[in-house]
Amino acid sequence: MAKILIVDDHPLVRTGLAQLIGDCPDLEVCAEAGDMAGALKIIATSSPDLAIIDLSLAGGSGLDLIEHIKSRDRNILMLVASMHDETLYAERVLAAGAHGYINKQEAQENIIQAIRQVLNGKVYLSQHMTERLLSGMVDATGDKRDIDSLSNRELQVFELIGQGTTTSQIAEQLNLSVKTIETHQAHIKKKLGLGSAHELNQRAIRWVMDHDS
Amino acid sequence: MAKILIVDDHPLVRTGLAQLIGDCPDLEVCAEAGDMAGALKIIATSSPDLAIIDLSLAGGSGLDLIEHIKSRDRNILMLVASMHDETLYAERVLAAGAHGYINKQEAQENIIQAIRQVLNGKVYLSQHMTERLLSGMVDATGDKRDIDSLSNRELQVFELIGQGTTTSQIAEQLNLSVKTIETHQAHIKKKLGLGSAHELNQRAIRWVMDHDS
DNA sequence: TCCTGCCATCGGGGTTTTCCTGATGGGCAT
DNA sequence: ATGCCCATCAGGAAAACCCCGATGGCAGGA
Repeated sequence: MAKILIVDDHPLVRTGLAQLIGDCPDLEVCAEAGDMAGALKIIATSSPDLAIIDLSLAGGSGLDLIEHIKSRDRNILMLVASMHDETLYAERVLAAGAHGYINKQEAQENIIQAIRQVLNGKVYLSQHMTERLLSGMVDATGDKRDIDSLSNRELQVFELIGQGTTTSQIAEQLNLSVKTIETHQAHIKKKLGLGSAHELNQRAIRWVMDHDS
Repeated sequence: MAKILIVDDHPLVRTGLAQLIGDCPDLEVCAEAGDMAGALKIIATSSPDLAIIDLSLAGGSGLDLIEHIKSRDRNILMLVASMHDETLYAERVLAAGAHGYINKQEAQENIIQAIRQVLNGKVYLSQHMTERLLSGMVDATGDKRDIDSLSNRELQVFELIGQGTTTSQIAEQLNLSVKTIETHQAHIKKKLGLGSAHELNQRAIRWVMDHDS
């Protein structure tokens, strides 16, 4: 009987999850928490096998909580359940020590499947996300796909994209051909595991917001 | 015994709400729906007293659904349950014909209280929001005033852009022509004083990051 | 040394998106 | 009734995107 802790700041979602898990004979909800402090307190006393964690918590992000739990007790498995687009968070979540990422919009069977899969020591991601991560991993010789893997020129282009600069504007600003900028963009997309220019835009804008202001 | 319809695209939330309502002897869940089409179909056959509606539905926004229901059957009460910032939507939602707005983060007692209050013919808003509306002076930060000038449709498109949705994806999701979405984008850019799709992207992403999580 | 890999630069050509200029009809207010 | 905003859509040109390449330089290993 696996003991599960639910961490989510939406009471409704906690209830829904508890109901869903309670219907499985091999799973049991041992506790619920609505914020990071509550979750850590529970973990200190009880010892769940798995924690289901929402990313958007009041009083600290879910990523913080994952890192806290990771540094305190490496035996607790963690599955992130979020309503946000997984392509934005799945990587960070796994890097922080979680064992899976599932969208709350998923059907209930998939959520149960994700829980079981993580309890069995595997990593759970959606089909779409798995393919994306693996395809980006193909030519990465050990290094995680990260901003650090970008070359100087690529990083420069990446930052300009994040500042809202157009492809042609970048070309003009750097005295280069538009074609060259397009090539750089293609390389950046490959290194970061991005699928389209639109995703590249998103990623660059967010990165600049995090590291620039 | 009041009959309640739940409309939410998150199965977990539907389960949570159903559980919560089922515990009240005077309330009863008569049906659930995950999207707008399903909700309208149910309303055509059954006749609930109250519909609890999530704002972020797949295949059309909750605002659309409210207006559809309003134009079809004025006897159905509507309570909006959302996880988004109420200061942005409460007014629009009430204007569209709903009778209340509650945040999903609220404690379960408050949700039940909201349901009962709406069933009694009153309008439910949080204490905080009520004060804001009554005091009249909603301290509009600069960007909020601009955002307020957007029409419902434009705001919907703006949010989707901020979530990283492509123009064609938005068109598909809303069952509209790409041309229509382009026009909405042009209007948004004009109203917000933005020059290019890049800037629109940036602004929308920033806004979503500030107001959505 | 020669080979391999990465980097930075560019092109051709087809597909997709953006952007400008329209139009239509429905509401709503003066 | 006349304007104004809203929501919907089209045509066409310009830009960006994307899949194929290519060249030369430079660094590190077989």
